[in-house]
Amino acid sequence: MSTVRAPSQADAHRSTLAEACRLLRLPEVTGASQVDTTFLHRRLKAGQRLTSQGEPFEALYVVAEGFFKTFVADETGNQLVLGFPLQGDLVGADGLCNHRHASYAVALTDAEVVVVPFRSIANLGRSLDDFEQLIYRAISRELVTDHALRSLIGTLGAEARVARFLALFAERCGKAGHAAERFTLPMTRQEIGSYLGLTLETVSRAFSALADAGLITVAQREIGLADIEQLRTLQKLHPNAAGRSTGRRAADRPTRRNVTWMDMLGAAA
Amino acid sequence: MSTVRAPSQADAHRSTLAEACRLLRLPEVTGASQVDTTFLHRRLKAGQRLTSQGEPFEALYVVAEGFFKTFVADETGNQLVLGFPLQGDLVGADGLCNHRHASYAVALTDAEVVVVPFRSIANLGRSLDDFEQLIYRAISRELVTDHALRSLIGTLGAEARVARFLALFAERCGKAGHAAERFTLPMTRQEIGSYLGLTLETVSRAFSALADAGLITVAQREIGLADIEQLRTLQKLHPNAAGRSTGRRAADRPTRRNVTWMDMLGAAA
DNA sequence: CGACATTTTGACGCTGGTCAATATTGGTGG
DNA sequence: CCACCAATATTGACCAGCGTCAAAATGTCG
Repeated sequence: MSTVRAPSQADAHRSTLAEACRLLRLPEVTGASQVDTTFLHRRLKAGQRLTSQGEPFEALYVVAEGFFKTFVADETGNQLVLGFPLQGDLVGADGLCNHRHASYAVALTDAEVVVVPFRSIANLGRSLDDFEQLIYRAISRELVTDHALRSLIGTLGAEARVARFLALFAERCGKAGHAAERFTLPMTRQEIGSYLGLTLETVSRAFSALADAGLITVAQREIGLADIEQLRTLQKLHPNAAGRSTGRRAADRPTRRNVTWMDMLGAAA
Repeated sequence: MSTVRAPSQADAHRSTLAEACRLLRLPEVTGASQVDTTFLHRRLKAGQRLTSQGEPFEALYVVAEGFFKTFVADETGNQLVLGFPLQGDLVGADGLCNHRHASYAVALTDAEVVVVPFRSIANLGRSLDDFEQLIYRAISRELVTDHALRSLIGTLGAEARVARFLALFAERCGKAGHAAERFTLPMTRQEIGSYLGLTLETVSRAFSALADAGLITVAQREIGLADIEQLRTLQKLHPNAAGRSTGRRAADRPTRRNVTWMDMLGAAA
């Protein structure tokens, strides 16, 4: 189904560097075949922790199978969800900074990861010219997606956030080799809410509203996406519920929000 | 005033690797003195762009002097502020991912940066054992601060966000060698609002409220911090206006928000 | 001094948070 | 197999925090 097929089940407990690159969907490191290093895999059951905030950093992980959530817990114990890594995503990069993990990573389903030990990172960087590039790009990608999420949260209303979340999640599932328009959410409404800056009730209501609008089907955690493109570009969903058109004029698009950008963009370089 | 003194004004247009490390406040690369590479500086006037979203990635930058804002602009032109880099901060790391910058960086004041060309990064990584570690840590630090900000935005109310923002900004100014309890904001209310997920009016009101509470003094962009610790730990500021203590009981701390964490944290590793 | 950007303050309303009750699922043990 | 319980999800009612619109004050620059 996918060209990016992680070694599965009992047969393979190791990955070559080339396999790791494919998993990450990043260009293969030149000369990767000349190095004999392979990476151990680690299997996790649903609920198991992969990293813990504050614990010493030993390795980076690349998700090969299954779903995770990453989160930070503040002093009062409340947790804030940072992301839902799945196949091909990097986990643990925040530990490079102080050699101590800055977040928790927990498996939401049975899962498997490729373990890239701290030691290997240093060694390979020395022997393989552009191995470091690989790591740079992987971490940098984290930054980019983080910023995209902040943009999403800072700009859109609740329903649009949830819609985008579903579209993005489906897309990522697709890249991982699963069906994109029908899947089972591995996380709770609470976790989605935390991730999107909403409460679980609001997430639930958003699901219902999107279902009423005919954009998705919802049965607990079984989700079906009817119109992915619409979900991705949705800005607002006020037209109350289904067909009932309350003469809502389509011409209310002031969209005059936070605009000053001309001045700064116009500044000479 | 600060041991971390960037070469200033007309005398120095270059920095050694060791100087760059000090600027970043990261442990000095071993053998840094054995390499003769130096990094060019670049001077910018207020309003000038350092990077542009979509432009090819050529170099990383370390801020040596002055203040920046980084932001992304979505399809409609609205901009979302990602951060306010100042002395010692890394700029441009999101360009490593696709060799194309993913955000804009604009100088808010006259400024100066150390230029670390893409080429140098690859070369130094090859010749200097733990140069790559330096870059890893610098980028990883971005991730960590980003996550901290999301936690802040996701958890706190408007006044607390602004309070924390001021405390954090003051702390960073302090590390850069400036006064921490009295400074001039280099950015507008609008930009602060975008950064914190608020409107400019709400930011302005928050400033007024904090001033009424006696925690800060505000005169346009001239800010004075009266009680930094209180600003840093503030959760809510309902007690209407000034000193009038309305018998505020310290025991109202339900803070029973989003708690399930025991289950997951209790999971065996 | 006049045009413009930024900031402050007020009034009002909507989105989404809060509290609460009920339904559905899944797991456990009798 | 069914009773029971905990966790999760759904839905409703209420209301407050913050966004929106508007106007005036202050600062900035030519």
